[in-house]
Amino acid sequence: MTGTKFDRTQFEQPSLTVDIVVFAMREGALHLLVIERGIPPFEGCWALPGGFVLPRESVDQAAARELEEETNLRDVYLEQLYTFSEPERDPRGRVVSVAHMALLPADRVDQVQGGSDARAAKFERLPASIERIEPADGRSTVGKSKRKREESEGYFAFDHDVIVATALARLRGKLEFTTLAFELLPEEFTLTEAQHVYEAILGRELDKVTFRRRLLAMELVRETPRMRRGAHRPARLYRAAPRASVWL
Amino acid sequence: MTGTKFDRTQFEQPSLTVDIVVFAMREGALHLLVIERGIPPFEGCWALPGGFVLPRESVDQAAARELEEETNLRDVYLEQLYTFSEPERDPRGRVVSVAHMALLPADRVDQVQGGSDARAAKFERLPASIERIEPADGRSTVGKSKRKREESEGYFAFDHDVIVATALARLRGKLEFTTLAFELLPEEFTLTEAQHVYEAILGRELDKVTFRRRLLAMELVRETPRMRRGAHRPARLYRAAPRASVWL
DNA sequence: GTAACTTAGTTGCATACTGCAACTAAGTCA
DNA sequence: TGACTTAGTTGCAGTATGCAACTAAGTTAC
Repeated sequence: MTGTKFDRTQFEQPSLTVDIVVFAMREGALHLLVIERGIPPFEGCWALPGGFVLPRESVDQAAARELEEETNLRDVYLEQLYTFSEPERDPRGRVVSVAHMALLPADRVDQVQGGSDARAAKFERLPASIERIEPADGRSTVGKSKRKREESEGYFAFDHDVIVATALARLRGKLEFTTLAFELLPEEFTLTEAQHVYEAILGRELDKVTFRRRLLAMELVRETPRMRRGAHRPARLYRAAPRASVWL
Repeated sequence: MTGTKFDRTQFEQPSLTVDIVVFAMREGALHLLVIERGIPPFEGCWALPGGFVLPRESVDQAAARELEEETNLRDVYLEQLYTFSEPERDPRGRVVSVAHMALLPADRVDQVQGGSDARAAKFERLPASIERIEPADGRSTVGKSKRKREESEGYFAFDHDVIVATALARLRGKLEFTTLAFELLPEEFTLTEAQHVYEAILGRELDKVTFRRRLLAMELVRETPRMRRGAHRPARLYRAAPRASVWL
């Protein structure tokens, strides 16, 4: 903004909120954290955790705070996604929401408890219908015809289906060039477990040999002396390589 | 946002603005559109075009409108980038800005004229110092120590240097998996011209053979019957393949 | 007119990466 | 002890990549 004319009271300002898409692996499938709405509008639909941005915090801080207040989760991977701002996206008034994405390691899904605000936070399997929703990543929405939100169109309240689709698209896009997937795994994991995470996110099967070769060749994982013992042959445990925390 | 308690007047709401990073190629180098500030704070520094979001428009519409008002540009590639919201980012008050990135074809740089608001919009070569600024893409800012903006730290006003660094990082990241680079070229271009755009953005030289092979093999470009005639051997003109408009 | 120069564009090859099939390894269970 | 399941490796053919050397087509100097 150039600020050649700066008058903050010049316009009625929209409300600013954050919404958070929390992904986690459960039973081998990708799940997300939703809160079932108890009141209209969209009563009974799934909504994302979130809330208002306070006057002295950044939107990213607001996302972290709301996540902790509503789900008891701290110190999880959290990244800003996209800002949703269609004037009609919330029938109650003008609300602009900065969507975030959080990734919860599989061994921490039990830490989630309904907090001060969110009554029934629960993990639900990502519905297949999400694939048919066009994500708002990048250019998509700029100049797109806005769709007015009617009630009872599907699982999700408001435009939260688009937010989830956008989060999934972002996760997929970053998967091959970052080490984001490890954020969904426990500290130590087998390569087969890692492969299952990739497959769940991408929605297709991967070749075992190629997958292992790449992870090892790029030194994204480090061998540990430990093994995971189960019903059959024990599997080597690995951990994410230190520098590999996010970017490739 | 779950909306279990919805009261829009509950909090003082920040001002909502947009800022736009307009990239264009000039003299073989990547340039960006800046407006030299005429008043404090940051008098004499470069600022990005932008302005307030109006009550009945989305932030993306606001970006398109401001771009046209301030620079006379319509129908250019425009994508939403990232939202900047540090409480101290603007010394005049709490302002949250949704940054956008625009790409202007090389043959349209002359269309830019100072509009209703922006007095001295001009293209400047991307300063090399931008490479040292950490972009705010993805996780970077979440939980990062915010740096309070002092005047006279460099070229840019406010946190606009971070916005530009973020735009550049996004452009680089998308370059290899999308056809974004063609948005900076005229409708018809030679493969050498295309290569120069890639090189300018990535900041390193590419192999001619590999570059041409990839573009052709992926069918990202279509041959035209025309040639570009210049001082030496004429070069075949191509255009972006129709489906290749953005994604790979 | 021709030789030098510059830019456009191709050919050839050694190397690396990928997808697929088949194999071996190490455990459990009946 | 042998069938079964999951872990992990080997081999190979096809493809993509990086580099060097080459040919092609124009302009300019004399």
